[in-house]
Amino acid sequence: MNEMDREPKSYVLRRAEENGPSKLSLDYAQALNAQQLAAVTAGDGPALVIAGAGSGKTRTLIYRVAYLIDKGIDPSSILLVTFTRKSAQEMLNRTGLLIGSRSERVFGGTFHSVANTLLRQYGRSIGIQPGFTILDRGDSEDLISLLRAQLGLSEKDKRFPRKGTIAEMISKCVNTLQGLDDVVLGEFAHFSEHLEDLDKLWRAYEADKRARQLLDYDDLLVKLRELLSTDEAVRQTVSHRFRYILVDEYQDTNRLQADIIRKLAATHDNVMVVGDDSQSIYAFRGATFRNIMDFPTLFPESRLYKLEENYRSTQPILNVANDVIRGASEKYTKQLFTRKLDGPLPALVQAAGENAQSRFITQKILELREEGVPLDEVAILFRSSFHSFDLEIELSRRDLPFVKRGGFKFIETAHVKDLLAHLRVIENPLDAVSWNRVLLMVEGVGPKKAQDLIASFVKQGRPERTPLDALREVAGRSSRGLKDLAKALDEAGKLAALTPAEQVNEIYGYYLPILKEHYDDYPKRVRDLEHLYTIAERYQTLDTFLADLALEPPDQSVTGVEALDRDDERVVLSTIHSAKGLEWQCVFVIWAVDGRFPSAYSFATEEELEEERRLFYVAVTRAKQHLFLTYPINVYDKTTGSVLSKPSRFLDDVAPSLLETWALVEEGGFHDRWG
DNA sequence: CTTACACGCTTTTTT
DNA sequence: AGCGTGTAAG
Repeated sequence: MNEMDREPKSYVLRRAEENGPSKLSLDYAQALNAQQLAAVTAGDGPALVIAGAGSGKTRTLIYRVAYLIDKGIDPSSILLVTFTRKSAQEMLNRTGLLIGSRSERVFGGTFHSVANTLLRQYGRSIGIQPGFTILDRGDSEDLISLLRAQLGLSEKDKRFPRKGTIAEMISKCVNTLQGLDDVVLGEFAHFSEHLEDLDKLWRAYEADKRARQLLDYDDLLVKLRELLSTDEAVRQTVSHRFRYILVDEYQDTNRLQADIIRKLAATHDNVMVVGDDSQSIYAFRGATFRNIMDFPTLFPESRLYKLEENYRSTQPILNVANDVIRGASEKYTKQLFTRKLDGPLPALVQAAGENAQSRFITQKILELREEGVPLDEVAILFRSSFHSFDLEIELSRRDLPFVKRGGFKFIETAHVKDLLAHLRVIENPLDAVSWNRVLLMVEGVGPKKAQDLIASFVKQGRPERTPLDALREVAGRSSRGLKDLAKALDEAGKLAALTPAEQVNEIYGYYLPILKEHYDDYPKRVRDLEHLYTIAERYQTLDTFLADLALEPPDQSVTGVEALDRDDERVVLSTIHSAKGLEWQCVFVIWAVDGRFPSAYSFATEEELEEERRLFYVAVTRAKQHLFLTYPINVYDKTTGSVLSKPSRFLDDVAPSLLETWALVEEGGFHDRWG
């Protein structure tokens, strides 16, 4: 048959009108189920949407934004707060497909990125300059470490907590609005003898950040809340600017964030929050599903909407999920159901060891590919990043392309941080952490000289002299290292003349010899820096480049990026936390063994165990069609000194008939090979 | 003072 | 494996 004989398929190009038509342009009742429709077309005022896993939560949010715009609401007065900025972008793109280019003017981002924007714009009244620097976790740890040395707290008599632990304690205090004594005595009792010193250190940390215009992640939230609390005018302005506020993943917000929302909505109460109390998995950083439970108290007029139809998973998968979550103590009752009644029974697979588990997964993925399941529809999920190490080796051996989500980030690698530190002292010459890093790289400069130099940079009395001027003076009478540094910073520091990419390039030229000197594997690292250059090319100004990098770090190092170029179809390896909101046809949950999942660290308290349970629930509900739960046995665990062999305790709650149990048998009958 | 290296200790999840 | 600390040589 000739193609030309057929009627051409018609494809409607929508007009991108600035002023919407008076009647609604979309058929909402057609596109949504009754529960979704009710939420989407809700009137003004506070609304709580409880959205079960796979119930079209994102779709509902997208249609809600479209609906508001459709009704004639100015898109720029809509604020969409999401968990990652990628998901905000994705939602707004999809909204654009529904409603046209008007959606581009919706303001979307994470709490942190919204805070970043608002603080740069309005922060002056609480002493925050627009050029402030954002400290990522590593940076704040470095600063803490520096201050600890300055305060002489690293004396060896008794074990003092390490920098990461200290940062964790402080962050916990801030995010849960608790005092240091409560947190230390409650969760770090073994360090209680250092309480006074820790308190001193915390105060020094706060003072130093204030003096140098540094804000860590928590500060972004704290300061925004402070701004909205203390500056009546700003609160009015901002609240009027965002007349409609939508918050995704509300179960993973903390009390600070809830408070910010309360204040942002001060003049109108037009807040719609969406979430699922059963999927709250960020308590370790201060999130509390209480926010969802308490929303009706915070906003007494609020109405409740529930989305209960699951569009993602088959009934057999949902059955397992329901049994797992049934044991949870406190929750909004919701009855998830699906119309996909048939599907394979989820499998519970016992493997004789870690490597047997890896080989099973590899083999099964190859089989699934034969059956027509594309590689990018397969995900392997795990509790902790290191759980996939053995599997990664096995996948590489069998030439199966994969990408890993979660765990270490591109931006956290030493060489990337090194290069960025130079740009940061250009952007914020008061940033002592970055100065320290930059100076330590110079030949002949150690911790002592670096500290002396930094101290001399900020000497009182000559405010007109910048740190860079000071460096130049010192460099004049120093050996080559500091001279080269001063020259490089001078060149790269011509903000007006250079783009961020050119600045990266300038510093790169200076840094390359240092990189080669320090790392034997420098060719790999050089490629990372080239990647950084291509990222920088997307930016007009240095401050936005640096802020974005801190707020939304690219999660792939060069290995991942190359895989992306070579082949689109890749298996996804991900921590469960990073798998939030995503779905795949086939999901493997590995290390479903008691002691790893739930992690032995969480055995201590009921709350932590409950969170692990919800995490398990999140993992299971990512699957559309196939679900494999695998657990290795006879694994010696160093931390607990015990042998892991028992399947995850959460599976005890699952009726045996809901799972198919598999035993792996070695070809040729060598059962005990990995025992 | 800086640098290099050796040793013991602890190891989740992330904006 | 990576961090903090201790030691010893330049």
